Amino acid sequence: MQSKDITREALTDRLRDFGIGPTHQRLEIAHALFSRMSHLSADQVLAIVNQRHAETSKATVYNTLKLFVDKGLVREVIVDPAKVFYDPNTSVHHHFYDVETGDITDIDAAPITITGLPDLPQGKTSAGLDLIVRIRSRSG
Amino acid sequence: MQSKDITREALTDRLRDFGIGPTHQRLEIAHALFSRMSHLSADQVLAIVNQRHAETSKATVYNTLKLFVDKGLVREVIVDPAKVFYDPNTSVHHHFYDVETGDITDIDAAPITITGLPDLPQGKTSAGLDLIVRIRSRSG
DNA sequence: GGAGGTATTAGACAGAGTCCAATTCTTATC
DNA sequence: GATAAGAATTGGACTCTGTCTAATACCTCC
Repeated sequence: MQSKDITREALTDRLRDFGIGPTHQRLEIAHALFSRMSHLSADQVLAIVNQRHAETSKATVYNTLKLFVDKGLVREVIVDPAKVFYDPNTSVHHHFYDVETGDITDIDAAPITITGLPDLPQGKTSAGLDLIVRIRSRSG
Repeated sequence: MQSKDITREALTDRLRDFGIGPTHQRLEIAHALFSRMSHLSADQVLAIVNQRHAETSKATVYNTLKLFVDKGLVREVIVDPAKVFYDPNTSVHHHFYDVETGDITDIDAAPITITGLPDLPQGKTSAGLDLIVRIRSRSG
């Protein structure tokens, strides 16, 4: 799962495309997310980034993840009552969430059709649509 | 909005129906939710229940809300990264979530059709489907 | 190489939620 | 109505996620 080896150069370009100055720490954090392409929480990112030598502080991880979300580079996934996950896949898609293990799995949005949604309330605009299928083991 | 005046007797019966021993504190907490029929966080419930005289501890509010969820009397709504909301409406429905104000509004599920969802992963069973439409003010 | 802006940092802090051991309530039984 | 056993409640300490702040480090451009 860790085979998607993204070069620093590609990541640097990617950050620049999104209007983010590519610093050392930001590249580390982006690399943690984009080399795995999986859903990570802030503390997981913090642990990954500091695996070899401590080089990035907690505050920077939080600042940077928030910046990435604001700039549209990654997406927040709010399914776990205890913490936020960050998803490097920003294409339209949904999620399975295993309430027992905490696993998050993507669901491709392409084949899914949702009809009958009401109009948005007056003066409001959409900020995203989340569809979460909560699952658990059949026997458990 | 606070007109739905539920008698203590009706609430007591309701708790019993769900296999919950009706204690004083549990009735207070159930009353907070069912007389308002709105989405409340644990700390809101705590504040409401102790408005007149302090009578219910934080631990009890958390214990009781968890018990209510386990027994199916109320439902958790996970939309806010900071805290869980509790919803006394357990019929199938979805939510608007205003990311600016934190307001949660129900969406009736009856007119909504969702097609094209993939099969559940092997050995898993559904524990609920959440559809959340995030909204914000158009000008903001 | 210096000035000014941006990024990073440690550590204190805040808020939601959990845990625990001690106490108080319920309730069933007599 | 008294009592014993189990269930519920409690204060308070604790954990964990996330925020804030003021100081420091780092670019970058002149």
